[in-house]
Amino acid sequence: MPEKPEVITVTKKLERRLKNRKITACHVYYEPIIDYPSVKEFSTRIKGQTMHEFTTRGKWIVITLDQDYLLIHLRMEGKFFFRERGVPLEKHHHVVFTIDDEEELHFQDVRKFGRMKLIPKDKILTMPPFTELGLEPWDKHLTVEYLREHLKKKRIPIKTALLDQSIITGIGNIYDDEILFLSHIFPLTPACLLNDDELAAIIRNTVITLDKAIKEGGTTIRNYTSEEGVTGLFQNHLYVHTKVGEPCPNCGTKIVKIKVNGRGTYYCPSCQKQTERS
DNA sequence: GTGACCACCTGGCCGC
DNA sequence: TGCGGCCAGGTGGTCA
Repeated sequence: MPEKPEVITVTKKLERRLKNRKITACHVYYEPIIDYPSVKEFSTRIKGQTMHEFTTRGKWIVITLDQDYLLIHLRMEGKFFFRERGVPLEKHHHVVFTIDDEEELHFQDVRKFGRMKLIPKDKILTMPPFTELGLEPWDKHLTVEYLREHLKKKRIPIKTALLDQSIITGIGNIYDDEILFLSHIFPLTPACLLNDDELAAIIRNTVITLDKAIKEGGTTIRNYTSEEGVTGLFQNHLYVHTKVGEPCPNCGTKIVKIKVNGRGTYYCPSCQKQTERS
């Protein structure tokens, strides 16, 4: 599932192939993928624009064009494939960009959850998602004070709070479990009850976990690969996520799986002890 | 303002 | 073998 490391991996690969190249046509075959503006305006306006810079903001891929920013969210299973121009459309390929009239970039999304936006440069900071995203995990402003302030009224489990993109952006269900394991925090602990040491541990382990995952090219679980032929390796370094029934790498206790707000959640009952506050 | 729940969506898996 | 039901999960919307 694409979280920040997977998004960065995909973005880098797209940059290698697409930097300074022109989108000469765009065809949308599943309209709900285009979140803003209308499908017609999206296809018309993007045509003829050159792709200059490739960055990420949260789980969004941000491509700087001549007049606009192209924002792409992979959601659950969004992937990109390069194809020769004019090849028949494959199953689940919902958006096709023609590049330099030479080749095509196909966006495939089996579950149709992915979203794209085309936002004028002068509006990017006044429109979602930029107005709704919290700090990046590496932001120097992500401090214990920042977390304490943003969590002080949150009685929701810390597991749920870390998935809230308006606080820290880029963490998904997989890395959430890993971060809490490394921080020795029980996932159901109310976010507002964490002490400063625990908040510091979360910040530290978020950076450690994501840096390591980026180095490994992200995580491949189930059938998700970031791009054709590209498979992340971080799943080989997961401590608890998907490891139900297996021994904890720290203490040997069997990893347990529970549901937290509908999300599959894995933890070690010994290392991440439930306390009275939980 | 906050939190819980649901819909979106399809493929894989499991039990019968 | 085929069918039905459940599960996976990021995000946005609705409701209490």
